[in-house]
Amino acid sequence: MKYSRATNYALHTMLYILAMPPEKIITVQQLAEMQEISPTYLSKILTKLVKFGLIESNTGANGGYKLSKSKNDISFLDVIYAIEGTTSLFQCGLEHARNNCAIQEVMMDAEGELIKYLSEKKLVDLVGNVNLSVLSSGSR
Amino acid sequence: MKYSRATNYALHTMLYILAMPPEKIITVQQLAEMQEISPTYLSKILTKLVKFGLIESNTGANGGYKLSKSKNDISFLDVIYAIEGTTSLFQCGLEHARNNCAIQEVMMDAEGELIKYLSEKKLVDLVGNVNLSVLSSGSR
DNA sequence: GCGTGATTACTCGGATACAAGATGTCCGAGTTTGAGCGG
DNA sequence: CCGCTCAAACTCGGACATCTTGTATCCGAGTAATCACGC
Repeated sequence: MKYSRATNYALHTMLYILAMPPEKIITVQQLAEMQEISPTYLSKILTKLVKFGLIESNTGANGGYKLSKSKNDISFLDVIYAIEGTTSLFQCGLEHARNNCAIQEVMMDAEGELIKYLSEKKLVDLVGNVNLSVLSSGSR
Repeated sequence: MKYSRATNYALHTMLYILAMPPEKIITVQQLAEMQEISPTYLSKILTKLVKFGLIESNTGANGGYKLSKSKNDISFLDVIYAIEGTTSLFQCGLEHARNNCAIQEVMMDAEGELIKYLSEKKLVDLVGNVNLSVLSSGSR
């Protein structure tokens, strides 16, 4: 039970994208460079974010990624769901004679607390902390 | 990011033990039979619960497991920590120049919400739902 | 200068490789109880 | 009836086997912009 490294990459990536001027397009290479991770792997993660509608992609030369329009209040939960999936953290697969599993219910409620908090936390609130200095040297 | 099946087994097992008369000793075989899982694997799980001080074990003939004395207000969190470990769900391993990772802080707070809820939920409150009919046929 | 084709710089997707963790199984060792047996 | 031995019923721990998932790489395909070239 741990959040995957991919989720961490995704959160940081979204934060970088949010910190940039809107409509500005950035490539996988640049995003990977800032986090010092593999571009090819980050590409897979970005694809998930696109599928979930958090960012948009432009193919071809001068292509890259930018924030999806109509999506500037992205929550932590949005990103986590995009990467980890939306299935619940706990499910009792055991046979329970008549009624539902009481343990399952408690765990669902606990997850509800987590979800509530994460859905209220918006990534944009952290933009002030972002350091984009790696980009300025790039000059495109 | 999911709770392991072992955690589910552990929670159910603890509930069974709590539902029984205090000081009553029950074996791995019986506990495994109730959940229709492998006794040898459940044994590993029970060992973790013992190490964490939630239950006690008696070796030898007529041995088995029983609730640890001075431990009747066991929370969900106790069991989860015993099985999954106590390390936090999220840790940002990336290099952050000056300050700590803001994302990490949010995630820690979110986990705090989860922990708070799970530590307040006591297993004993669910004892009413437990069905011990499988045991009665055993007759020891 | 203007269209056309080739090159370049990107994303996208599938296939693959590798590592780690979860899930089980197997077996041998230790421990306690109780039954059986001999005196 | 007493004490000894031995078998049975347990837990405990390590060593495996297997499966799934996460992490990462590689390559070929598609796409859009730009460059080069011929007219």
